[in-house]
Amino acid sequence: MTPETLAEKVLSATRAAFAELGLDAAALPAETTVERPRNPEHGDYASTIVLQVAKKAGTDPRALAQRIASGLTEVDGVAKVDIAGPGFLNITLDAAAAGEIAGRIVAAGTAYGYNESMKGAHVNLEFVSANPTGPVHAGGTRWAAVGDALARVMRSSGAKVGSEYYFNDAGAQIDRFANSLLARAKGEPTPEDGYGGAYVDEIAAEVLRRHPGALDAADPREVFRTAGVELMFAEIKATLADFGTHFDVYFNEKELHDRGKLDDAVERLSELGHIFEADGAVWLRTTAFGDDKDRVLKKSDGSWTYFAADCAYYLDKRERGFDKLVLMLGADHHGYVGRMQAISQAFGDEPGTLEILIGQMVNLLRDGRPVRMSKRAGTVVTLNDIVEAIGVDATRYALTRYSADSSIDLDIDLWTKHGNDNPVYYVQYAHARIAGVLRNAGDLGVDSGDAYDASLLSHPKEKELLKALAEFPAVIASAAELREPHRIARYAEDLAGAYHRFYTDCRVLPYPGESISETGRARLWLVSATRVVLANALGLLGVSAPERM
RNA sequence: GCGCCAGUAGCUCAGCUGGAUAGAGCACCGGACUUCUAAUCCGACGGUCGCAGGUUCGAAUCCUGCCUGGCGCGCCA
Repeated sequence: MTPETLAEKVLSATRAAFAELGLDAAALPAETTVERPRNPEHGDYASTIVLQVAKKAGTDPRALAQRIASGLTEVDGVAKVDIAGPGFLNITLDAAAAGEIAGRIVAAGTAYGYNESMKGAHVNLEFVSANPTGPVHAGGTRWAAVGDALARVMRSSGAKVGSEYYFNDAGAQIDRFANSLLARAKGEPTPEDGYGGAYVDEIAAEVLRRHPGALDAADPREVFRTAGVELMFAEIKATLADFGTHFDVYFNEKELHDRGKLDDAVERLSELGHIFEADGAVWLRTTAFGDDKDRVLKKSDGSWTYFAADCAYYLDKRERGFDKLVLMLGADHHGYVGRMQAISQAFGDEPGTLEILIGQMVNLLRDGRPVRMSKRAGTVVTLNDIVEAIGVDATRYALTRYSADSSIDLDIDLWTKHGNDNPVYYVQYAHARIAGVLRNAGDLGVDSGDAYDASLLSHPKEKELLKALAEFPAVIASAAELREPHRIARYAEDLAGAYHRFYTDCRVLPYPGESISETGRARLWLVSATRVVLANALGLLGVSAPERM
């Protein structure tokens, strides 16, 4: 029996109790959940439904609880229902009912955890979107890990997800980048407002290698702009690919300009009555939608602002059929929330159509001291730097195990340690241990068979492990709904702990000279199920599940 | 000044869509390997959940005010 099924039983038993007691069913919620209590004395699962509805229905909680409990006791698979405190329902399952989940998990394999909590949603997920004027830095790395994980989590919840990287290949930053490349190629110092990292020299040299006559071209700056951006972007894409982050679409801002999408968007906004002209510029009245101040779309010199492209891009996403747009920004860009939401509303979309997730800053510590991050200063810490220092798995895990609302002090020394200071090892080790057991089972010629006796999985550590396994689909659903992939990492740690504790107390394989017992066979199923879930959880985070460590 | 985020054990952080005695890892102390990986497990220690009010049967969780720290408030991108 899964927690979801049990929750439905609780609700229907409550409904029946209401009918018997002649209470108003309007007080009942549409759905309910059961919790996994920390204290084993509180049963396998606990429901607080009585506490939630008794007052609303104007009835005595204990009496209501009594009715629900007697109804629940009738349910196949429920061994016992206790009433505790002000009306908690503490439910204990039959070992067989709890244990059958292992077989289901093994049968489902990589599909276990999939749920349909977001079925029907068509979500555009935009993240990283770093300008191609330099390598992906630490902040972008956070989103490369978290955004990618969120995309997987949402897909595992039934959503149709398009992940997208917005490539700002137009505008003043690119001009500065081109100027910097040109200056360095000529052996001149970096311009005042230019980019100064060592990578600029490398790119400039590579442009010269590919276009030997670049400096003598009719418009050298244009050659460096085009070739430089191309090289930079290729490097970014390769870096992200090595990092395991995939984007369905790399969207070029330039394309919006070339296709006249900015004009289209402004015209549309104008028709909707949200455009005005002042001081020789064209404005969007974002204050009508809660923004601090109105925003310029077209400057008095006739050029577009970045914001105008944002409007066009927003409209383009909507026209491509996405009904939910999620945008992941760094905390240093949170000032954009008001104007971005104004775009959404100006186009007439419902609040909530555009969802902006703000991720707090990532600080890098080396030797206990902050490492400066600045593309321009050239002391930039890049995605590649971090990966080189601590590896892809540790980087992805370190960045996804914390809430995006919290800033991260990423201590390179700590995450470099290959010891148990490092949470990713705790989880991976559990998987490697399982792989070892299953390898040994194969070597011993032990077969788990086609079926097992689930009622034999009655040891407390087995029951804890089963409950943890059963939780996985709900964890994915909540991570998707709340846009919080860190829940997957925390869950994986919880599950790994349950396995380690099980492993300490429960022998799986037969001792030398003995043949496998029925309990051993059942445990083999449990172990296989755990491996599936650990692998699936790590997979959602883009972290490998090693066979050996 | 205004806005966003954070403040929970010595440290790093979960928990926050209100529920039972507030959890984990690390650190420190004490235990467990001649049999499936000790990168593990068990125990001990450790908290006025920033402060003050409020809402309620019940608040770390919701509301208000305040304090501290981070980030942001351009016809920059």
